Amino acid sequence: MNKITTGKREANKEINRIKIIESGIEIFSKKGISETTVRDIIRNTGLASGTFYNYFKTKEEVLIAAIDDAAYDLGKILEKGRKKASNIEEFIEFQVDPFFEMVSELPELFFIFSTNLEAVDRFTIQTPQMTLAIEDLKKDLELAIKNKIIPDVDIDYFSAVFSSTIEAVAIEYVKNNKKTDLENAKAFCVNFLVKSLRN
Amino acid sequence: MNKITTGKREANKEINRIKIIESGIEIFSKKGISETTVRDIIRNTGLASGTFYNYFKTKEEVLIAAIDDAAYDLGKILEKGRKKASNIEEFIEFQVDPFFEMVSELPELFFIFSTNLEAVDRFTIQTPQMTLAIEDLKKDLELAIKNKIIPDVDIDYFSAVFSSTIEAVAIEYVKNNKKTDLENAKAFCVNFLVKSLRN
Amino acid sequence: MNKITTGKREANKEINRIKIIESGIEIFSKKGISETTVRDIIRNTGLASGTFYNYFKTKEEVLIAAIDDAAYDLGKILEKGRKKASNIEEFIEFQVDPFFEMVSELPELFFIFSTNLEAVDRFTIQTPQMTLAIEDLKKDLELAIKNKIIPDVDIDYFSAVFSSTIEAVAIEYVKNNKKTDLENAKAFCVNFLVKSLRN
Amino acid sequence: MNKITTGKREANKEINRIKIIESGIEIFSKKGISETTVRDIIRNTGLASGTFYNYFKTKEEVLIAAIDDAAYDLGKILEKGRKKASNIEEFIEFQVDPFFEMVSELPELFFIFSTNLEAVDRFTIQTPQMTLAIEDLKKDLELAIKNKIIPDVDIDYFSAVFSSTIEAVAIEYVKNNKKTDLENAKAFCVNFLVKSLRN
DNA sequence: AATGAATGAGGATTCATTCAT
DNA sequence: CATGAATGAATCCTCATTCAT
Repeated sequence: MNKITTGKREANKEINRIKIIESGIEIFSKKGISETTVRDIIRNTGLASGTFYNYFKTKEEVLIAAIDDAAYDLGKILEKGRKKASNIEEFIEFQVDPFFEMVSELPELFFIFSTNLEAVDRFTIQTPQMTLAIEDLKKDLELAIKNKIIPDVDIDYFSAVFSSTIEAVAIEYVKNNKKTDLENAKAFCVNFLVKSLRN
Repeated sequence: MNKITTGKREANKEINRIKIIESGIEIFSKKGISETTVRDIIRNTGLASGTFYNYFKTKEEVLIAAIDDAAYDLGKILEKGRKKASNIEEFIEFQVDPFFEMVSELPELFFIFSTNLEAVDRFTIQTPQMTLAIEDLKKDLELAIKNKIIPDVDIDYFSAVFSSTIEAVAIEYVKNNKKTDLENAKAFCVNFLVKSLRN
Repeated sequence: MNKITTGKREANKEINRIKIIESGIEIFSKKGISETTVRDIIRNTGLASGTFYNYFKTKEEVLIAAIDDAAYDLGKILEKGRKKASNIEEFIEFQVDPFFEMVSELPELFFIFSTNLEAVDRFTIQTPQMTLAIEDLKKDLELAIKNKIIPDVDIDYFSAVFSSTIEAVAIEYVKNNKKTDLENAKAFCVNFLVKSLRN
Repeated sequence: MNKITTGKREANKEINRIKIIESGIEIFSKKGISETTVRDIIRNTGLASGTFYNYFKTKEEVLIAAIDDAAYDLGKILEKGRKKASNIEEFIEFQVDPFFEMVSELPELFFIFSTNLEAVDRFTIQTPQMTLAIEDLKKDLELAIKNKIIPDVDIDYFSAVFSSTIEAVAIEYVKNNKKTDLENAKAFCVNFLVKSLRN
C-alpha cells in the first residue's frame, strides 16, 4: 500500500548493485578471488563500507550475483548447443560451440573462474552451466566406445584432457584478445579433439 | 664463538630450514597458497614464530626454497629428457617423460603448483624447470612445420593445449593416487598428442 | 493539509507508536535491554527503520514511554494502597498489595525491570511509581522505631531487604506463572516481613 | 630444552595478564558486563589491541580469569563454613558467614556479579562457589520442615527470599563501604532470617 | 640463533542515524 | 509522515613482523 517507491530510488538501488558487481568482477580478475577483500570491492565503487552489506553478505555472493545476472544470457547461449549429435564430430562440436559463445560474451567471468578453480572449489560455488558437462560426457563416451564409434580410450584421462583442452584454448583466446578469432579457436578445438580420438 | 660447535649449529640450522619447508608444503597443499599463513606454517613445526624470519621473509620464499631444494633432483630428471628427437613422436615423448618423472617424484609440489596457478602467477614465482618449456616448444614446432614433419597448426593454441593436456593427465594421475599407473599416463599423453598432430 | 484527514492520521500515528512500544517490550524481555537494538525493535513492527525516529530517539525512550503509558493504570493501582496504616502489619500490607497488583497486571514490564536493574540504573530511567517507595519507608520506619512500635533495626539494611524481598517473591511469582497464586505470594511477603520485625 | 625463559619476560607476561584482569574488573563494574567492550578493557591498560588476544579470547574469559584467580581465596573462605549445623540459627549462620567473607574480600567481583545477573546468566558463566547453594538449601529446608524444626513455609518463595536477602544486605554493605561493619551486616541477616522463620 | 610477547595495520561486520523521495 | 538506502563510526579479530631477552 505504502510501497509507492519512486522510480528514482529503485533505479539508484539497481545502479549501486550493478556498481558493486562490476567492481567485484574487476577486482576479482585483477587480484584473484581469495586475495580480494570486501573493502577492495567497495572502495572501488566510491560507496560507504556499510553499503556493501545492504546488497551482499560476502564477496562470494557478489560473484554468484554476477553469474546469476549472466544466467539469462547463458541460458540463451546454451540453448543453441545441446542439439542431438549423430556422430563424434558433432558431439564434440556441440560441446565446444556453446562454451566458446559463453567465453566470447562473458570473457571476464570466464577468466575469473578459469584462474580461480581452487577458490571456486573451496567455496563450492555452484556454476552448473559455466563448466563443461564432464559427467554427461563420460557417459556418452562409454556408450560411444561400446558402439565402436570411437576407440577404447581411458575415460578418466580423456575427460580430463577434453575439458582442459577447451579451457586452455579459451584462455589463450581471451588472453590475446583475438576477438575476431572465435571461429578459429572453436575449429582448433574440434579438430584437435576429433583427431586425438581417431584410430 | 667456538669454531668446533659450528658444525652442530649449522646442522641444526639446516634441520629447521627443512622443517619449515616441509611444513610449508604440507600446509600449502592442504589449504592452498593464498589461504596459508606464516603462522600456519610455523605452528606446524613447533618452532617459535620469530624463528621463521631467520630463514624466510614470506611464505612465498618457502615455496621457492622448496623448489630450489628440489632443483638438483629436477635437474637430474630433466637431463634424461631433452635428448635429440628425430621425429614428432620422440619430440613429444621427450617432453612428457621427464615431466611425469617429476610429478611422480615430487607429487606434492606439483599439486600445489597445478592448483594454485593464480597465486604462482601473481607472486611471479620463477619456476623455470617445473613448467614445460613452452618457448622452446614453440620454436621446435615452427621448425617442424617448416620441414613438413607436422601439419601447419596454430602454434599458440597448440602450445597451450600441449601443456594443459600433460598437466590435466598429471593431475588426474596424482589425484587418483594411481601410483602404479605412471607408464599408462605417459602413454596416454603421447598417444593423444601425436594423433592430434597427424593429418 | 486538509484538516478532515487529521483524525485518521493521528489515529495511525498512535497505532505506530503503540506498535513500537509493544515490540520494544517484547524484545526487551527476550533479549534484555542492553542486547536489544533499535533495529530489533523496528524490524519486529514491520515499519521502516527511519520511522522509529519519528517517535523515539533511543531504545531507552521506548521503555520510558512504555512506563508512561502504564502510568495511568499504575496510578489507579497505587491509589488503592497508600491508605493510612495504623500498625506495622498494615503498613507492610499497604506497600505489598499495590506492588503485586502492578506485577500481576504488567508482568512483562516488571520482568524487564527486575532483570535489567543495571541498565535501568545506568540510563537513569526514572520510574518513581514502579519502585517501592523506599525513602518514604525509611521515614516511616524511623518514626515507628521512635514510637517503639517496632524494634530498633538498621534502617538501611532493613529497607534494602524489604524491597528485595518483595521483588524476589514477585520474580518467583512471574517466572512460575503461578498466576492463581497472587494472594499466596502477597501473604508470604507480609508474613515474612512482619515476623522479621517482631521482637 | 630451549625453554630457558628469563624471569623478566615471564614476570612481564604475568604483569600484563593482571593488568588486563584488573582493567576488566574496573570497566565491568563501571559499565556493566554487556556494555563493556574488549577495546574498553585494553584501552584502559595502555597495551595494544592485539595483545588482549594473547591472553583472552573474549571479555567473558577475563571475568572467568578474575574468578579463577580468586578461587584459591574463595576456597579457603568456604572451607571455614559448611560446618554441620545443629539448629536453624546455625544453619543460616553457616550460609551467611562464608558469603560475607567472600563479599568482604572480593567486593568488586561480588558487585559485578550482583549487578549483572542477566549477563552472567546469558553467558552461562559458571560460578559455583560464588552463588549461594540454593538447591542444597531447598533440600535442607524440606528436611527441617519434616522434622518440625521450622514451620511449614513455601520452599520456593523462602529460598528466593533467603538469597535475595543476603545479597541485598551485601550490596548495601559494599555500596556504603561500611567496611568496619561486616559483623553487623552478618548479624542483621541471620537475625532477620531466623525471626522470619519462627512461628 | 631461538624465543614468543607486543605491536598495530587492516579487514569484516554491525548499527544508529540521516535524508532524499 | 513513511520509507529504506546510504553512511561511517565503532567494534571485533587476525596476522605479519619486530625486538628484548
